[in-house]
Amino acid sequence: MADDPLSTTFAALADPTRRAILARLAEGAATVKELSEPFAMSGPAVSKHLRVLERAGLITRGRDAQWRPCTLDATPLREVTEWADGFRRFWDDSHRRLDAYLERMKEQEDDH
Amino acid sequence: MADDPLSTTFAALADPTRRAILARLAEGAATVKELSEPFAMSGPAVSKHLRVLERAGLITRGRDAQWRPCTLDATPLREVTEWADGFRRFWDDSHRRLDAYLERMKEQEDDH
DNA sequence: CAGTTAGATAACCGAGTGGTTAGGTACCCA
DNA sequence: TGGGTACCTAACCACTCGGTTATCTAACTG
Repeated sequence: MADDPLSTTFAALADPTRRAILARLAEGAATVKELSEPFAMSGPAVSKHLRVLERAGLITRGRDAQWRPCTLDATPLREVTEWADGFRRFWDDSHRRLDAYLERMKEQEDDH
Repeated sequence: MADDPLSTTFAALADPTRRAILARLAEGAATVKELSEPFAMSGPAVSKHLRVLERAGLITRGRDAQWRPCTLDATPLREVTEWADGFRRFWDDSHRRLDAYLERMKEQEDDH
């Protein structure tokens, strides 16, 4: 996998378990144990997923006695939407109409 | 890699070469050769990237004599932004203010 | 202290990735 | 018909990924 920030973020999101973890964290911080509950997989597996999310900057991990509470950090998701927004005109009808309008304007300019 | 649609899309986007290909296709259809130009890699490597993009539904490939023109299909990107929008309140200040407002309303309700 | 709980690390495995080179297919053109 | 161009497939390589079990550390609790 490439190691530029956007690629790291996309790669981290390319797994339903990790997206479910983020969805859970959207409701508030949680311990590793709590995050593991919904999944039929071992602790170390969840640990690995969390490390991927941490490296992508999507979560931060604190410390409270023997617990390591995870909290969501959605900043990288903003970059994701900003990137995808560059393609909005290809699916958004209103943007498509605006594109067509600008195209007509440009053609009028060219007529001069 | 998981094979659900969203994971497939995210995985396809987790590579700068593939994102550059999509950016190029945003300016119009292109042949495999044209898409290869900017990259210092062999033809088969580009072919593989295109196959990943095709499996993710991000491009479609036509046929014109010995050329296989690629065109962009951004529909999966809409799903991406829709998913990320579920987290918008964690980075968007205006949404954060709305959240706080709703929270205060809820507290007032609880006082009754 | 011993025992339990939360969690990380290490070593391993099968499958997939991203690249290569070599060779094959399909089409156009002289 | 023969040659060049566009593209794909096959086989291979080093590496990563997502999972496992076994083992370790760190902290609380009796």
